[in-house]
Amino acid sequence: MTHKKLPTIKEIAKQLNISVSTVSRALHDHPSIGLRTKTRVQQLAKELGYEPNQTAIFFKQGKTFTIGVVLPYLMEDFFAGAISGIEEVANANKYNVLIGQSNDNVDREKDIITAMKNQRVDGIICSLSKHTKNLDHFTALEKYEIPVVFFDRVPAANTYNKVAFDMPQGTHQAISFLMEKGHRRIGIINGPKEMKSSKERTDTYMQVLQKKRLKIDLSLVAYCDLTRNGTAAAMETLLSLKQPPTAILAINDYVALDAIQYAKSKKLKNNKDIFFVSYANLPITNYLENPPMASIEQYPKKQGTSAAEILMTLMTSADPELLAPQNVLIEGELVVHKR
Amino acid sequence: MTHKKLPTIKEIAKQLNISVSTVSRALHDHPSIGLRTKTRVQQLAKELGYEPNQTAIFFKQGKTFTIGVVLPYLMEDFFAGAISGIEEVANANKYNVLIGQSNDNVDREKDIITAMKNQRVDGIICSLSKHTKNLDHFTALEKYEIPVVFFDRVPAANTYNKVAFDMPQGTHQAISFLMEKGHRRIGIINGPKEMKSSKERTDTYMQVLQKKRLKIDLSLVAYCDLTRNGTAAAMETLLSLKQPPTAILAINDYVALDAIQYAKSKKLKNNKDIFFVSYANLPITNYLENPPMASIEQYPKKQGTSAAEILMTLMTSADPELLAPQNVLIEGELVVHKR
DNA sequence: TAAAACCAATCAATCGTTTGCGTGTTATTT
DNA sequence: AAATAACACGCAAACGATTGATTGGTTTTA
Repeated sequence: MTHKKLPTIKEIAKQLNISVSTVSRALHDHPSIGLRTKTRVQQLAKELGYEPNQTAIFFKQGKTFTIGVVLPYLMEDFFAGAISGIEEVANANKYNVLIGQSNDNVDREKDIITAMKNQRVDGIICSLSKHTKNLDHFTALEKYEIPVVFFDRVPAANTYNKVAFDMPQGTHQAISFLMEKGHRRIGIINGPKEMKSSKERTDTYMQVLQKKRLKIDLSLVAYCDLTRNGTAAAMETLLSLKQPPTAILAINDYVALDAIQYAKSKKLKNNKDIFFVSYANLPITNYLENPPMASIEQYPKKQGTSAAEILMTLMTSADPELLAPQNVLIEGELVVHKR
Repeated sequence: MTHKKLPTIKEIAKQLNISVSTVSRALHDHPSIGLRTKTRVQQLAKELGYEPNQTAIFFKQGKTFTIGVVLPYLMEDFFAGAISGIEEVANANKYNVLIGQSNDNVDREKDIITAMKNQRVDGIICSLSKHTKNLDHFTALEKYEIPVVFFDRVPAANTYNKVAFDMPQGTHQAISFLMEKGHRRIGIINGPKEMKSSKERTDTYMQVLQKKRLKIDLSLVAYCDLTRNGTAAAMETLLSLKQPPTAILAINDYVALDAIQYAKSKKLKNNKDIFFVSYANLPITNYLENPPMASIEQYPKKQGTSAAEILMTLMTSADPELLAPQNVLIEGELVVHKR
């Protein structure tokens, strides 16, 4: 036995012996419908438990009130925070949120984008997969007039709307902080070389040193794949220099923690023999005996809300093509861990 | 200037001077279409960059290949893990994932469920808001034949499909572990009293003690609101007992850490004067100098995949009503923190 | 060689809702 | 009292795709 048919606008029309257009207008409180029919319709609708079929409306209107969010990993703290912010903004604007995780796989990213396009999402927020170089799958969205806002992992070109952490500002703070503490040989544990942020970090590092008239030693800049072993390898490289660094700037708290453990295994005391500053400012660092000396808060949720807000304006604008691409930088904040 | 119209099946039909039905069937490789027209159609489709309009298909078919996921907080580690698992299963089955966070607000939860219903999601996975008592908004889904699977925060009645942590099993492990270590006065820091899991934890606690012929002292069971201050208050209660506990079972790692800090402020050394076991097994505990002695892994991702898999069978089953409600318990694993 | 079978394609309905335009009835104006 | 305006509603197309029923033409079978 299949279930009873769901109430539709047609059904209401039939029962009241009026046309569907009248019902539709009555439900929308259209001025050209008389008060008596209006109330009759609305009452019957309530009685039947009528609810509009959104799939029909989406189809008819060519608008879905849905935004797609594509990012590498839903589980990572940063992205989880961002998506939470996105959802909040979307919700406040009566939009739905469709998610997809690329797992840093370009093909998967393409598939997700294509699916979202065919589903006619009204806009997309994306943090690129680690290895995405070719952006064709995004330009394909133009034909469908689907605006895109990138965040965190953003493309280099300035033709895109994007929200990202202000790496120069944050890094400047971090390096300055360490220099004020007297450090002159500061090492870096970067992410993979391909990551845009790695380059930005290095560049800022060099700029600051230059400004302070210090000589730059690129052997102090190490790269790692963010794994525990990769971090250990990077640390080994740095510590075995003829002049090892007295402080290290690490790409994130996790890497810093691995590095601190490595240092400890080499009998180096954290915040004594060697100092760390990192990015992320995970809440958990407050519980650590041996946290990095400071960490740079990157406000993931704020990045999410910011991206979502930009997307909202794009989606409601008459001609998003005409708007100049936004390029928002979210400033970090250096949080010094008291102990 | 508005953009050029998107290619549709109609357009292809017109250009090839054939009917839309032929085009549709050709694109689906229907046997009753001749090879020559089939290839003509497929080639033109490719040329025009035709992609089917999913909103039309969703509408026509009454199926959206979308599952809705409703949970309290997207940002919490547990839920972020669960949603990642859900997305993976959904993706493997070519389903989309629509998310909503209730912020533990019942009204918001209702709104989300209603919106998802009107959007005709094919199924829903939900972790209830903290205070949801009335489940009417879910029974409303039956009329639409939308199956629901609850996870983690599940309703008590066994008429629902649900996936949850096996609290008795996990708690049994934890208490036994502590007793093997010689503890006889074991305290508990529970969550709010209304939470089903709090009661389960207490019940199991009592059962284990009973089996061991130990007398039960309910003053050893404290409740807290999961905040730092709430935890401190609970700790104060427990520690000021005439006979304070020698070990404490805390609802999760965060509470345990707050409790450990409180203990420390009272000059009690963790893992010496007092011992903790908690739930969650956050990866970060590996970096702590003073972690809980052990933590119970709850496999959030596994809970997500399990819930999603059940939902898949429900959605593809001819008559989900007939299937007996599934009640899956995910077993925890006690992870002892070496140090 | 007529009947049956098959092939390739078309017709037309349908999903639920929105919306521009037309129309008949009543109320207002001069 | 005739012309005009205002009101309340219906008609029908449209959105893009799917699908059961049907048709005309060719081939096979008896």
